[in-house]
Amino acid sequence: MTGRLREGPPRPVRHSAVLGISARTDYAVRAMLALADARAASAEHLTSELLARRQSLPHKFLESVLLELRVAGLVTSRRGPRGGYVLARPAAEISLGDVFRAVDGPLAEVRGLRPQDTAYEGVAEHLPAVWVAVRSSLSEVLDGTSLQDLLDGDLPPHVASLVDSSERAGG
Amino acid sequence: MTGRLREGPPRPVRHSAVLGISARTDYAVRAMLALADARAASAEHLTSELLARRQSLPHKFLESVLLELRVAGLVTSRRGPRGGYVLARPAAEISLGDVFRAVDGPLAEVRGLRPQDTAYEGVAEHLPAVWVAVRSSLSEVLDGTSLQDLLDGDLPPHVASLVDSSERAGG
DNA sequence: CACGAACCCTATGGGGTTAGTAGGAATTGC
DNA sequence: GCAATTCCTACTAACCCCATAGGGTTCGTG
Repeated sequence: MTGRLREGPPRPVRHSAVLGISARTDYAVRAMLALADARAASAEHLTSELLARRQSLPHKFLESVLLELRVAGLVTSRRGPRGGYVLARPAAEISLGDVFRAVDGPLAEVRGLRPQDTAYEGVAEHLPAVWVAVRSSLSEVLDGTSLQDLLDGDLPPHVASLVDSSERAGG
Repeated sequence: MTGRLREGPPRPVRHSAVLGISARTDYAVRAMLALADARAASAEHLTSELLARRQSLPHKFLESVLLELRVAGLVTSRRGPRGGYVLARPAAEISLGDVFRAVDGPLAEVRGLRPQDTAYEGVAEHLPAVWVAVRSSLSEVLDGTSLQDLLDGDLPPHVASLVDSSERAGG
């Protein structure tokens, strides 16, 4: 009874994805790239408003992201007229890992714990090693790529080869 | 002024972490390991109840995880007395990536999109390459490690070396 | 053919995070 | 002092995560 035929394709669509890059993180990286690009041209401060327009980001939301980037010491800010934001260091000295950690906390967590702090009984005994490896592989990409690399489109060799291997595998 | 010193350590504790392994995923892997171990010993089915007890997991919650593993074709189930769950394939032919995808969907997503489907304007132009690389590095670890590897504590070379490099780096 | 063991399924709920908006207080260059 | 701009707090609506409850359904077994 209750004839539960589902007609349309309602699509449960469970998307959590182990590795989920949020809008917040995405925006942070793009804002940092815009700042890196601007820094190459002049020493001017960029306002959050302008930054938002250049990358089509929601202005007020971006403001809160910039706040976190400042607290993390990746950008410096100035209030008032001619105020705005500047990169705190050269773009070659800021990695994607720095940006990620500023807005997302630690790169990897297992149920709220750092990978190396996990512990299991019995048959799952060797699991922590995998968690650590996963974090480490992430770090090799994110900590190995700087904002400057991204501006130049010139990724480190091991990162570029990961892109290639993915293309060969077909996605 | 307005003396807004916060006395206690309220701990903002923003833990989202780019790569967050949820309880659900953790449980799924541990249940699969328990099944892999049992399969080595006999051809019996394991009940969800017993599985839960062996790895100290919440029983009813685990049931819903097992359902997803069955839908994904990683385990088969039997109802009634002497029912329960068995691995659908040998433990050496089931990777952690298989388990992750069964309960978490695609390994990596950027704002709900597959890494290779992202697109950016201007200064962020090369970002998709990084997203793809990140997904690929994750895949190399998770798709390269089987349940059997974990039971044996004998991880593939490139995974083991990631663990080592992490220890050298101090976490 | 009943009985009971076990899976199967849906509903529910509390707590948390995410994405985003709004409004104003604080600061600072001019 | 004025205006620009950051800084901060509060708020909302939607969604996800973990978990529990209560059955319905299937199927070996005696």
